[in-house]
Amino acid sequence: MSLHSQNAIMQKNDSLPKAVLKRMIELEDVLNRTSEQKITSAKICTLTGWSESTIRHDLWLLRNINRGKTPDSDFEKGVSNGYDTARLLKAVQTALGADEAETTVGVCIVGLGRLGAALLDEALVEGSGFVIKAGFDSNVNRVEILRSTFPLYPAGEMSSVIRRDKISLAVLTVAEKDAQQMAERLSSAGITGIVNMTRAVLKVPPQVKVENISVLNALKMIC
Amino acid sequence: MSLHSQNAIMQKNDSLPKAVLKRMIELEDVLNRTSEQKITSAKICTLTGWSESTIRHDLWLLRNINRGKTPDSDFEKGVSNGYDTARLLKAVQTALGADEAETTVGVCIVGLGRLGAALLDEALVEGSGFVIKAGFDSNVNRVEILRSTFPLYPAGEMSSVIRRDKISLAVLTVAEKDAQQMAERLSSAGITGIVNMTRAVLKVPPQVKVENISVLNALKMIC
DNA sequence: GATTTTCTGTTAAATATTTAACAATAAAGA
DNA sequence: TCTTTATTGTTAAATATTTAACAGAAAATC
Repeated sequence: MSLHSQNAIMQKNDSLPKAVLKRMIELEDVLNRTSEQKITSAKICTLTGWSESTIRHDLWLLRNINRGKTPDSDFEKGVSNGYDTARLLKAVQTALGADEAETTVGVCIVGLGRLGAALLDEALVEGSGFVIKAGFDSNVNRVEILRSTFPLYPAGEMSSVIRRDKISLAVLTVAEKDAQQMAERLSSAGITGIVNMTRAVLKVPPQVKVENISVLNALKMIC
Repeated sequence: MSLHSQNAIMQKNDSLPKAVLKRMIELEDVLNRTSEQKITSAKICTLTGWSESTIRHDLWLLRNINRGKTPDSDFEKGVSNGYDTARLLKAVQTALGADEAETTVGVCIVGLGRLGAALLDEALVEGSGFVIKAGFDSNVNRVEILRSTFPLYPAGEMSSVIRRDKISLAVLTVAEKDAQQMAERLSSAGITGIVNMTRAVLKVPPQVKVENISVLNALKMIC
C-alpha cells in the first residue's frame, strides 16, 4: 500500500512541536559548523545523540511546515545519499523563521558583574541574528569603568533605552535579590523575553517568555 | 490492559520520569527559598508556571517512589490545607537522593577564562551538595595569577588531580576548539558528567552525561 | 547491468507527559 | 452542629514525543 505525496498531508501544521523546535535550534548550530557537504541522518545522530528515527521524523515534519515557503526550503536531493548540508541548513532556518530574524534582534545585558561581563564577549556577538545593544547596571561606577563594544547605562535609563533602541530580549545576571524587580522593569519596558541566569524564580506577565539557565540545576541533572 | 499499566505505575517505580525529575529539581529550589510554612499546589503553580494537574500528579508519583524510604519522606499532613513546606521539601530531597548527595559531590572547572572565573564565585559554592575542588587551565600563567578559594592547576595535571580528589563532575568553559579534547581527557579520567558551556557538540562515551548550557540557544528559544 | 547495500520518507505502534475530572476530606463559616 | 468551600489524591483521557518498521530508490559493488 504505497501512498505518496497525494496524501497532501495534514495541513494542521501551524508550527513545529516544542520538542522538535528545540532540536532544530541545535541542529542549525550543528550544520553551521560541520564542514561536510553532505550529511546523513546517521551522522546527525552521532553528532547529537538523537535517534535516527527522531531525526528523520523531525525532518519530515520540517518539510511539511516549510512546504511552499520558498523553493530552497526543500532539501531533498537524492534519496539515499544523505542531505545536502547547505540546503538542509537553509530549510531549518526557514522553518525557524530565521529569515525574518535576519533583521537582527536587539538584546541587552542587565547586571554587569563578573558573569554579565564575561557573557558579553564569550557568548553571542557572532553573526547569529542577535546584537547586544546595551548593558545596564545599578552601580554607576561600574558603568563608567567597564569597557565594551556597546554602550553601558545606569539602570535608571533602562526603560527609555530599551524603547528607543527597540531592544526586545534581555539577559538577566543581577544579584538574586534584585532579579524580580529588574524583571518587572524589563517587562513594563516592553521586553518580550528574558534569559534568567539568577536563581530567582521570576514572576512576569504572560506575554514575557522566560528561559532559566542554571549551572547548579545542570549539575543536579547529571549527578 | 488497564491493570497492566496500573501495575507498571504502582510497582515498577524505579525512578521518576525525566520530565518530573527536572521539575523536582526546580521545586527543591523553590521550596528552599519560600518563607511560607504551608504551600498549596495552586501556589506552586503560580510560582513555577506548571499546571495544577501537573504538580499534583508529580507529587503523587513522588510519594510512590518515596514510599518506605524514610518515615519523614511522607509529606501529607492534612488533605485540604496545602503541604507542610518542610516535609514536602524533605520528600523532594529524598526522591532526588539528595541525602546521599549530602556527601558532597566534587566538581571542577575546566577553562579559567572570564566565564569560568565568573562562574566560580557566582554560581554554586553555597551549601548545595556540590564543592568545587579544582580549576584547570592550559595557560600556566593564568593558573598562577588567578586567585580562588580552591586550588588551580595546569591542564596537564587534570587526570591525576581528578582521580586523587575524587572529582566526579566538570564544568567546561574552554574555547570551543579545545572542548572536544578536554571532554575526552575528562572522560578517561573518570568524570561521570560534564556541564558544557561551550558551543561545541561533545562526543563522549555513553557513561558520561552531558548537559549543554547556551545563552544563544536560550535566546533563540524565547525569540 | 544485475545485485546488494545504504539511506530516506512515511506510517503506525509504543511511550511519555500533560490535562481533566471528581470523590473524599479537612477547614472555615453559619 | 451542619453546610459550604478549598484542596487533595487518584484515575482515566487526551496530547505529545519517540521508536520501530519497511517499501522504495539512489549508489555501490560485482
